Amino acid sequence: MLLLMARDQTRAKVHAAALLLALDANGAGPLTMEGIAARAGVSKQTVYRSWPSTGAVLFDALLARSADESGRVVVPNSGDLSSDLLALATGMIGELKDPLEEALLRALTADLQSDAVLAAQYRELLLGPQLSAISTRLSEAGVPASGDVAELFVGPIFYRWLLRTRPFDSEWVSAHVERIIRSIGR
Amino acid sequence: MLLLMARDQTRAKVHAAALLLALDANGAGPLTMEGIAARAGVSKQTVYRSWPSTGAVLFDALLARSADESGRVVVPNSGDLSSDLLALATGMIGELKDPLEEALLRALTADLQSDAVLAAQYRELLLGPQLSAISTRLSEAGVPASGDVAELFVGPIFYRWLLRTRPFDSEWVSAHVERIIRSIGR
DNA sequence: AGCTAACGAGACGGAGCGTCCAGTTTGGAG
DNA sequence: CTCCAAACTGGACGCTCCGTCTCGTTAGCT
Repeated sequence: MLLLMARDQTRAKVHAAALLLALDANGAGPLTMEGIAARAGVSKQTVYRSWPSTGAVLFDALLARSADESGRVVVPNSGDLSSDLLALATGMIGELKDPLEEALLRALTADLQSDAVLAAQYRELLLGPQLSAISTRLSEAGVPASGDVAELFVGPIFYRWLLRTRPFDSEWVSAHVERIIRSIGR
Repeated sequence: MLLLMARDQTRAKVHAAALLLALDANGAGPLTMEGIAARAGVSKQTVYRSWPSTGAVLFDALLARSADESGRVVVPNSGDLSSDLLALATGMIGELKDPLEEALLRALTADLQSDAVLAAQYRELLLGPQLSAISTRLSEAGVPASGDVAELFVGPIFYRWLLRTRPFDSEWVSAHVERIIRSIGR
């Protein structure tokens, strides 16, 4: 994936088309390569030249977006763990609530379920860094088993988002952070 | 879904076919209605008569299985919350590790991502009861915000399983339960 | 100006979709 | 036992999307 021969403009067009399609296909039908090509005003061949599947397009689009805005996973470090976790959770949830980001992630998640290779890349390039950034922050605060605590922190957020059990609100977020803090025995 | 006209034998054959296909297609290609029909030795028409999609077949198969074995979500209640949660988590993880159950759930999860109706049914008929059973057990033990704590308990297990970040082992399970207990401020 | 990569247009065989039909089996009620 | 209705078979249908191929055109770089 991610052949660099693709003209930047073409790549951007394909990314945008995939995002828009994911946005208004939300929860309905799945993305198709032909649909992406048509929406991007681009030959099917051009899409296949650079990406093997719709999931790969989405993944690449996601990488391009995060590289644009920040580049790296940033976990706040003010010295106060509690307020840092609150800021982190609020930020994550804010991203998940952004319609475009949400559509992108849901469409990508759908593709991950039937593409083991893509799932592995997703873990290595996105999930892993995110988890280990949180884990590092926790570790610096002297939290034991910081990797597990990072999952305890992220897991329920992911669970709520993916399964849509209930919407996020600010009371829940702060209560969640309080539970995390208590769980580490402070 | 779940038209009762279907002959029991036919229904069983289709369920079995879907399970077997999910089992050895694991992570590779997606299930197809034609594949299920062929594997079940049944006309395509027969499958479409009773289920509108592969996800519906899987969901129905899952319901049939859980109705066979237990019927209801059972959360142990020995009076000792900690050991009950440990038993519960161990049981859940045991199910997730069973190859057939795992293949079924993963295939179903894949379909849920692009079928909003099915996802809603899944939440109402399976996730909801599971969460509220745990929540009730917690509530009886005097835990406040028991619904949120139930998600704190289930979320990381789901996260680990779905994203395959790391395998489950017994040390992690007991540490997880300990963190949950501490998080409720006991 | 000219070379080369990237691209556009469109065709291809194949798989799966979802629906239709006409004929056969099967189970139960009378 | 008979017979009727429901369930099932087998196959065909037009369609969308897949993934690959070819050929001719465009666009960037030197």
